[in-house]
Amino acid sequence: MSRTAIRMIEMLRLIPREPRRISVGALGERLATLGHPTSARTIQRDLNTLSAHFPLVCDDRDHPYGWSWSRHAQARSLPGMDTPTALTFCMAETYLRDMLPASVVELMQPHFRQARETLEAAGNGLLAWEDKVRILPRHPPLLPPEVDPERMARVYEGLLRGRRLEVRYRPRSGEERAYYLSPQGLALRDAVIYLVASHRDYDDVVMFALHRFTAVTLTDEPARHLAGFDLDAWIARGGFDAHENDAPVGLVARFDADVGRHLLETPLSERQTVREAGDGRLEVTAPVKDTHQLRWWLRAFGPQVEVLEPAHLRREMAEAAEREARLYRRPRPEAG
Amino acid sequence: MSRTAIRMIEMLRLIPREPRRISVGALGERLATLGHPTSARTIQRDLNTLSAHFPLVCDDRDHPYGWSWSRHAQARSLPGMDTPTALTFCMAETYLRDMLPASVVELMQPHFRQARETLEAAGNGLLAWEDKVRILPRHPPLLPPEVDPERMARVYEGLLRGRRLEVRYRPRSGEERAYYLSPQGLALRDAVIYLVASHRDYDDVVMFALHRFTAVTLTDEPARHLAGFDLDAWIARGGFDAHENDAPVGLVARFDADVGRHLLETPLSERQTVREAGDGRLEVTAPVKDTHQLRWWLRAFGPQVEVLEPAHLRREMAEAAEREARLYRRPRPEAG
DNA sequence: GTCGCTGCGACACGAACTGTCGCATGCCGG
DNA sequence: CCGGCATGCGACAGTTCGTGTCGCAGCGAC
Repeated sequence: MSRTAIRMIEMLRLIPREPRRISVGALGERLATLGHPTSARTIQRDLNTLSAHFPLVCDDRDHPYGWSWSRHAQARSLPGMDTPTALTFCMAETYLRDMLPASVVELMQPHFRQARETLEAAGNGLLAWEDKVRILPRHPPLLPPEVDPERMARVYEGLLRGRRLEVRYRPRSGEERAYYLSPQGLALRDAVIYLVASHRDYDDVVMFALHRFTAVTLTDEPARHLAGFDLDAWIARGGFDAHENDAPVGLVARFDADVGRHLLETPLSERQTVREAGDGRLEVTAPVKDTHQLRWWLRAFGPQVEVLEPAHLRREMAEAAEREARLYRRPRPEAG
Repeated sequence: MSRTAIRMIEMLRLIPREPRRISVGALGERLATLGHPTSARTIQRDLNTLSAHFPLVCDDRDHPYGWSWSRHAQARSLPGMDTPTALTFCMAETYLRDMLPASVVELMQPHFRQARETLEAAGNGLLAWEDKVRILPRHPPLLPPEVDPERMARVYEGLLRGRRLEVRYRPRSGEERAYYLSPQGLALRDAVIYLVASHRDYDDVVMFALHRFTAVTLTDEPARHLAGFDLDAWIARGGFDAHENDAPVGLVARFDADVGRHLLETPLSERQTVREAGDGRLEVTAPVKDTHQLRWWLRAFGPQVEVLEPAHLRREMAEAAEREARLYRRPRPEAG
């Protein structure tokens, strides 16, 4: 019963977005495997019917014709999006624009468009949500590097399907070079996406910034599986000079009252405790990982935090402050 | 032609997710306004047909029955999700978990589930994407506060539809109190969501952290529209003690080579220039906004950055460093 | 109880969905 | 240049199945 409607929905999900395309023949095969065997003629008819209701485009420049969703079509999700979800999508978009290259965020664009559409339908058009929502980030917006969407897609495919990649890579300094990579993982830091991969038959693993690839070809060759490789362990060993140290240390630090207060809202850990120190400051105690990020975050408070424990961290912070102060005691260097 | 299939798709989008429900009658009305008038009997039949293919649930505890999508149903988007997009969704989820309260991220969960499903179908199951993607955040993960999803939804509705809210609010310190709020905007900072609103007939605008509402009722009363109110201006005037200053200043700063290098990848501004200073450091010049966040970000580099221009910022940084160094020259206070 | 609403089985009519056939068109190889 | 092959599409006929209507039953409310 109602095979038609279900088949059409399935069909709409099988049709890709515009740069890519699918032929009637291919659709027929995929539908058959999904349990909707039907004749090619019927599929042709269905496509014509659907294109009257959805932004489907048919590229008839060569045979067989290629069907796609319009490049500009927004997503339509089943079930439809409710307004709280739509607002969350819009907030997420704002965040992600600072965190990911534009072409990556672009991939989610059809969903963000759907969210905006939902909001416009919900609110009385005049009061646009855009005037109503603001995000105050902690750091100034850094501009994510530009990543070529085609190449990015091929890198992702290679990683997910376990295929080798033939690439050309231009390091930050030095000559462009060809590599034959077995993808092992993906890592993000500071809006830069890195492919973690091994070259040819070497066992060591290197990282490549996605935006510095100048050519990427996806091969059918299965990628080498490095037996003992573990992305977390690799990062911890310093793959990103991140030197994650999993051992939690007991942080004790005094924050000036005004800045420390936000730690009451967004605690460092579930086991965090805060007490009023005698000197008007807030003393925060929490088990945290002893990482680079911790230092980064603590230093950002400048003189508004004083680390008490652990001793080695207090010493580090003291030295850093001392060196920084010395920096400014010297005469200002001549700007270039 | 093919009215049926289109109507069914429309129907699937009108059915809400499980806590909410829709009756056959209501569906009929909504469908009619969308240009699909049909009899109630047909809708009943359609629902039965669809529930064989989609996770629809029918709550038959009372009449009229209420239809919903299962609480656990993943989203299905038209067109379907391709793997690069799916991977982006998964990365986005990881980011957002640090940025937004759990219950807010929860709203996007059906979409993330769809993304994971897509990835599992794409890769050969064994090599799960979760072992392959890592995100290295700059700051230690702060735990976003818990927000009640119901209250959050009502706050969003009030904001978007311009309705007043009757709320109870428990400030960080002090007594719980009742307010009658006209929502003016939403602001996010540090994983905390703030409603910016005016109370009763007062013209001044106050902020309320979403997670500190203890009760929220959405009324039908239209919200007061504050004539000259502008969220950006309000933030700039110090609504968040953010003191945004729109005037860009010419930042000149020297970064240690290793840390400064990442600015080549993720520049501060499109008009940023970088040159090798004589002393082995990188001198970065860029027009940036003179904000709190800028200071926060610069301080995080500690002694690895020296601000040269503008003069007032150099002075500030110098003073902060000096005060921080003094902090650590004193004997360590006794931890509590 | 009785009225009204709602769900649902049954039924009959007709719309429209489907496979088949045949022709036209375009591409490719000989 | 020509014939074979693949693809798109109009036409047609059979029949499936989608639809409105009707009637009955269960459930609440008054």
